[in-house]
Amino acid sequence: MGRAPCCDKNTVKRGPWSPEEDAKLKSYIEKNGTGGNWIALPKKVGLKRCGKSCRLRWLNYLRPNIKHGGFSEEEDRIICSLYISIGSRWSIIAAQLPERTDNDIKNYWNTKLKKKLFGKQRQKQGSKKGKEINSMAVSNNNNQNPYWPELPIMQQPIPYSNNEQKFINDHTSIRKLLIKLGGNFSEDDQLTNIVPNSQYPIDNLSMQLMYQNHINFISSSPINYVLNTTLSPLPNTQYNMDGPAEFEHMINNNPQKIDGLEFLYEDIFIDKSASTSGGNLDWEAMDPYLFPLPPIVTLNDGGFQQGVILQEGALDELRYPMAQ
DNA sequence: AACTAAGTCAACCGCTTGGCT
DNA sequence: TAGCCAAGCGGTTGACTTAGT
Repeated sequence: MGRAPCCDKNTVKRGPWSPEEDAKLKSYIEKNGTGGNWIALPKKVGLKRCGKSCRLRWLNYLRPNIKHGGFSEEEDRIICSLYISIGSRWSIIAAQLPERTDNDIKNYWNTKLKKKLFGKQRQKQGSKKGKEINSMAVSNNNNQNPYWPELPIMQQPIPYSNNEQKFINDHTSIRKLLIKLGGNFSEDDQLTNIVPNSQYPIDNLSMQLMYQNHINFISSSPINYVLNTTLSPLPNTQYNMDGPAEFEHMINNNPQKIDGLEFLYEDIFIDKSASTSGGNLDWEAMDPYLFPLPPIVTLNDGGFQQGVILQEGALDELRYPMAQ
């Protein structure tokens, strides 16, 4: 048993596309569009390809304004920030980088960025240079919170204006994202309900989200909005992020893995047994890139801090703090 | 020069989602 | 409201390229 195949694998061509096939598909779609039916498209075009394959080829390679390779620092920054905030929602990440495809970003993350951020840490263990860089980052800050910049402390939530509400309503994808991420928002919720004085019981965390959302809407930045509303997929999200121990506690006390950061558990936290300190993370081995975005945190005095998207040059600043 | 390992990326697979009947 | 089906999506694969020995 199993799912019926979308096409007859014996009759459709598979594997790399030839330039002739590309040209056929491209010219057809440019003239006629997709017709809203990818399954029927190959026949119309005269290709012996699966509809899915045509769709993928068009979306990832043939459609106009696609950029391949040569990711900029800015793009790196956005991808890293979004990945750490929302995990492997490649389509959402790609939506913030219009010239990039989700497949491209996914490949780039898996082959380059992830290693850039995390992968080298194992090699760095025992590597003098790596240790030096990391210990510089760690020792740069007396309060053991070396990577996260000072963040604005929440004042009062500010009610949305009508325009801002319209903006919220327009962002159905973000709403869906919020719903997916759980929290206070059910399937029936409208984002417009997530405002002060709404019918929902609003806890401190929600208040902070509202405030941050408001700030982000003012700046009209979908990226900022996504980042700041989805920072904490964990059920127990209020932590005083005083440093490594607190972060580890947060991870260990949330049995639900942070979506998209599973590799942290597999690659890093699994090392606990090998650790001589009885389960502490080897923070010095962890790349400073790892925490460009802090989770939602509470201050001891009851105020709030929350992550922000990395600013220009922030990666370098985080990586080489002493050089600034 | 030959071989091997590692890296890259296009394409595939199959599950989920959402629109339509 | 349930079932069907195409689109969308993320994970995985495998062919190809590059780097290292």
